[in-house]
Order: sequence, then structure tokens, then C-alpha cells
Amino acid sequence: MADKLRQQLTAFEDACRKSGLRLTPQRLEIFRELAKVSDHPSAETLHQRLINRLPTLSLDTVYRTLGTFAEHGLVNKVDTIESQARFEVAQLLHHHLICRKCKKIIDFHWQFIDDALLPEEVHAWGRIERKNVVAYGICQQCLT
Amino acid sequence: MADKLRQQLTAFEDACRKSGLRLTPQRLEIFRELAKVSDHPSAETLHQRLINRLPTLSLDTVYRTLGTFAEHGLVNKVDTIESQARFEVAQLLHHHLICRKCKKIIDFHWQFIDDALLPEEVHAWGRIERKNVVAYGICQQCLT
DNA sequence: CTAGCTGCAAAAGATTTGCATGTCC
DNA sequence: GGACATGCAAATCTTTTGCAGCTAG
Repeated sequence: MADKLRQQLTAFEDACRKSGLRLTPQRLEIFRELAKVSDHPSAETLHQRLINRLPTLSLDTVYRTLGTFAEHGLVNKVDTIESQARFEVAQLLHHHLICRKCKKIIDFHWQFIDDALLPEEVHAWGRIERKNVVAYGICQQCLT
Repeated sequence: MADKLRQQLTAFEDACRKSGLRLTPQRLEIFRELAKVSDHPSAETLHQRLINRLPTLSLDTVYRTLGTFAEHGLVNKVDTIESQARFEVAQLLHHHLICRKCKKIIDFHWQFIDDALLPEEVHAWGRIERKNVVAYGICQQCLT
């Protein structure tokens, strides 16, 4: 698990150099935090989680940084039904479960879909870069 | 095509009665407009399109109405990467293509997925109500 | 050194809310 | 008649921007 994190961080640093992005403490911490967790935090949430480690970190830097990362494909802005945007470290081949009550987003894997070919009409539309299944429902905790 | 619209409107009126929602001109027009188009408009866009027909319609009524409809499952708030929320009449079994450049959302069908069973781990999570594939890429117009 | 980042504060944009009035059932 | 909806205006929440100082490369 720690290996995966280290690997993600190395890939991140490489990607930054390749894109000409500077490696600042803020960027490193924001990425590291996002790579560490799996709960798809919002900019606001990330900021709160990092403010202890980087006391001067401003919320707008978090927004700007996440925007920059997303532009360079390092993180994904996750689709949600809420008004606040959520983020995750870009990883191909994973899908989302969203509880329409508590709004929690959980990842799941579904190789069947990853391997499936999209219908012909879709290829006529343009160039597909990734596909993601979003399943909506109510999670166990909210059901009881 | 017109038949489909009429059928949707009838279903809508029934659903309203069933949920104890009042049938006001605003609600009817908002739903009708949304059922007529396929471009997943935002509340703002819907308001602009309806202001001719309902000159006193206020933007906040559009927001409130869409929120109410969404609560009752009559429309879906569509996942997007943008800050503005988009809406569509609730229809099962359809999927989305999103162009990461022009942000246009296009529907497509993929029966293969509609028929597929979700992996076991997902069923442990809770009760799934619907699943939707979102494919990201760049559309033809933006590619050229 | 200097282009690119950051923090601050203020602006802009999206959505929600309180309240008085109007209207569907 | 009464509960529910609407319109207006103001508030709130989220995200973006301008600018001056700071810093990684």
C-alpha cells in the first residue's frame, strides 16, 4: 500500500517536470493527501485536512492547484450530483457508487466493462479517452 | 416522437398526483421543455428558454422546481465536470458522452451494459437503483 | 534572474432562503 | 379555506480573479 503511494508520488513528480509544473510544497501535499485517501474530498475538505501541516495554505490555492492538476490529467474532477466538486487522483479503470442519501462516493472495479467495446455510434462521435460507470442507489448504512 | 412527449407528460401528471405535487403552469412548462429537448440544459438555460412563454417565471422557481422534481425522481441532475448543474427527464437505460472541450453532453444507448450484472461487491454495498456510463473524450467538432 | 506560484481580498457565479402574495385542490 | 407554490430580494455557498510579494528552477 505504501508502495503504491510512493509510486504515485514518483509518477506525479515526473508528470510535473514533463508538463513544466513547479513542485511546490503546497502541490506536493495536496497531491499526497489526495493519493492517500479514497473518499473523493472536495477542495474545501482537502484544505481543512491540510491546514495543520501547511498553516498558511489558502483555499484558493487548493482550488487553483486542483484545477491545474485536472488540466494536466493528474487528478479527476469527479462527477457528482451535489454543488461541490470532488476530486480523486487520476486512475484509469475504476467506477463509482454514489449513495443518493449520504452522498458518499465509493470506488469499485468492474473489469467486464473496462474490457467492453463501446457501441459503434460512440466512435462516430469523437475520440473517447476514458469511460466510467456511475451506479446510484442507497448504501447499507442509509438503508437501515 | 410527439407520442413519446405526450406519454411522458401523462406519466408526469400521474407522478405529480401520486406524490402530492401540485400541477402549476410553471411546473408543466418546465417539465415539457425538458422532455422536448435532449441537450441537458442548466436551470439558467431553461429559464431563458421559458421566459417568453412564462414572462414572470423566476429563476429561483426553476431551481426549486428542478430540485423538487429530482427529489421525486422525475428528472435527473446530471453529473458534470462543470460548476453548473444540468438536468434531464428521468429515463432509465441511457448513457452520456461528455466532450471535455466544449462540455456538450450527448446521450447514447448501450444495451450490453444495461443487461450486464454489476459485480458482487457492489451488491454488498447497498441497493442499486440505476447505473449510467459516462464516457469522456473530445467530439468531432472539437477535434478539427 | 524570472516565470510561475501563492496568499490575500474582493468579485463573480450558482444556488438557496425568508417572506408576502397568489393559486391549486 | 388552507396548504402549497411562486416571485422578489437578499443571503449563502462555491469558485474565480487581480494583484503584489515570494520562490523553484
